[in-house]
Amino acid sequence: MPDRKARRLSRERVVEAGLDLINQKSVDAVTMRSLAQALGVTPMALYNHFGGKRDLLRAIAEHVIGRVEFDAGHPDWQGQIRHCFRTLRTICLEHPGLPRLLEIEGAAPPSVFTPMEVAAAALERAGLNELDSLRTFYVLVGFTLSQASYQTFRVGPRVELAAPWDFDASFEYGLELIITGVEATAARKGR
Amino acid sequence: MPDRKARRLSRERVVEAGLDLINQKSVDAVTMRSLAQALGVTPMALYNHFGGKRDLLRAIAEHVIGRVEFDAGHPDWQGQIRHCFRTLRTICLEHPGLPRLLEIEGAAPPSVFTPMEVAAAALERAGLNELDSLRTFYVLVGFTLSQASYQTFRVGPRVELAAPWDFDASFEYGLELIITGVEATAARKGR
DNA sequence: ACCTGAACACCGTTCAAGT
DNA sequence: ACCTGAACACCGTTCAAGT
Repeated sequence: MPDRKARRLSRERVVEAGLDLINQKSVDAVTMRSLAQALGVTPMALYNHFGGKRDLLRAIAEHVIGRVEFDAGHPDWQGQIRHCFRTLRTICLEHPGLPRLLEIEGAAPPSVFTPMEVAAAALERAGLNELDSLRTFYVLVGFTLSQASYQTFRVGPRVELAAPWDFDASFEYGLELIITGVEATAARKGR
Repeated sequence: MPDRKARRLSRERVVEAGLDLINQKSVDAVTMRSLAQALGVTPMALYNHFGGKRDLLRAIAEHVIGRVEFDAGHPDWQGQIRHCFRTLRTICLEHPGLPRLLEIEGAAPPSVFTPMEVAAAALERAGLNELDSLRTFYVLVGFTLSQASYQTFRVGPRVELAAPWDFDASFEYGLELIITGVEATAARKGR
């Protein structure tokens, strides 16, 4: 039973209703019509606050990312990187379909690049130049989002394993693998 | 001007028409209706050969992946890994939207896991156990698909750089970073 | 076995009209 | 400035009918 009180519409209210829909169903469940119904309003009313569905989805993505603190002020760059991408993964798992929102729909723009600044700064502390830091950021963000997608859609390997696939352990392994790669790359350059 | 000859329909003909549509427009352009029109047939005719759109998209993905040789018989595992994921990236760039097909739609199933076997074998040669090889495979495949997606949608960093973003160099850098990470991880375990 | 035609229950979005 | 109602041009899919 959504709140149908015909209060005034606002970007904020629409975004929150959209987020509820994503959390309880999926990102595909967010249609202009279903969203309007949840708000007790006509689909066309949404167009007074958003340019279109693209704009709306982008606003939802920004809302989610904007609420999070990616910078934990860790003294070592490895800790900073771990915190940053564990956090990104966590919010992706909380909101199924968010990776798709961030990766594809063109909804990504400014928001995904909040973690970029903190991650890039940490990587430069590791000894990478600006360009290589950005490249490494893309490795990390692509890895994190795809792992979250696989987990959401329960895509595990098609081979028979002794134990069920452990998505948490798989993520941590990959994260350490990349960090190790950065360390080795930086050491190689440094000498 | 598509070939409208009312030849007999077949899975093969439908898949190839679908692939043409992906290549010339995008994966969103593949609708049951547009595909039927391109084949000079009624949308419902497709349902005699496919269970539904999901099944159809999956068949297209399998067709693309199945035609490719991921195993180049390189003597060293690094060369094998490079070949495998450069190849995966190449076919993703040739068919815009293929990453989305492979990552999300549930179209992925058996086909994406052809490169898995050859990559996992190479990684075990590098000194990883079976579980860690699979985990590393997921790092590589997530990285490769996301990089191809970013390139297709021209998502580069939002900061001002001296030169335009070089997607090829960025991919190669990430690939070497991960390989370096594998080497360091294996060396650490080995001792 | 294979294909058609009409219909159903959806989409995002435009446009003219109301207040 | 904000919202409604009707309409347009799309979707995937079901179902009954043809051959």
